[in-house]
Amino acid sequence: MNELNKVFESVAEYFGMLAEPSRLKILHCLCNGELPVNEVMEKAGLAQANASRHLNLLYRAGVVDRRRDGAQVLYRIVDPNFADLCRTVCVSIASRSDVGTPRREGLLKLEQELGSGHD
Amino acid sequence: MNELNKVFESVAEYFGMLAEPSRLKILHCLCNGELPVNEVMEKAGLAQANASRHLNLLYRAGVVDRRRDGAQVLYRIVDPNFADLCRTVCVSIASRSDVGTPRREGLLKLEQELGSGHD
DNA sequence: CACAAATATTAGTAGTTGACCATATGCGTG
DNA sequence: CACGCATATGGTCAACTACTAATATTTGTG
Repeated sequence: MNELNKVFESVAEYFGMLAEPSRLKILHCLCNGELPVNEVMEKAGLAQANASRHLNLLYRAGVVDRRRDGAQVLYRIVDPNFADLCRTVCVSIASRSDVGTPRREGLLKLEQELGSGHD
Repeated sequence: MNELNKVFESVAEYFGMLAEPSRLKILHCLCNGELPVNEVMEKAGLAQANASRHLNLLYRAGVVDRRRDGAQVLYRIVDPNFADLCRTVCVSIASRSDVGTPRREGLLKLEQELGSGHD
């Protein structure tokens, strides 16, 4: 029965991995296909060390995979549920009454991108 | 365009709300219907202050609603997406190869409960 | 092998957050 | 209004984590 606690911890850990704007930006960048670290840095506006650390975390969590290509390393999303989760959350937040119009539009736009953007 | 950052922050904040075993336990308790704080404390194994704080957080986030009934306050889930999100994550984690069998069974059992347990 | 580019890692720091204890507030009862 | 039960809140501490700068590692090139 203590196993149930472990289950909740696992689920919480997974959500925690997505509870970081930087990592969401990274995953958003990768929705259109695999990218090397330097492009992720640039597109997501992250310092090199941060991008590397976040990507490593996502890799260990099984959300992304990576492969070497010469001097650079290409990352890509492998968790098929990521986009679904984000779209659900976008809609959920957008439906709240205390959300301003520009934010709502941004959320729904992101939802659209995630719906068609990956594979 | 800076609005996109705000969007990611909103989504990250939402995921962060679910990135806590105690809150997942609470929500799991509430899946079968509304409960007063003292029952949530008992079922989730939380101290009174913690239960109250977490419930308040979930309330402000719009995931649960509450109503007074005499001296006690009854909480209930109102975000229709919560169960979906958790089920998706359960399946996602359970499909990983590095997850032990008991954990996997716990995850899939939780997924079942969430699928039929509310409403 | 020396060098440069790309990525990973380490150490230090600041900010965040959850748990705990004590206390305050709200509500029903007498 | 005094009291007890249920819930909320304030203060403090410890644990965690993201960020930065510096350094290490890997790879390609000459």
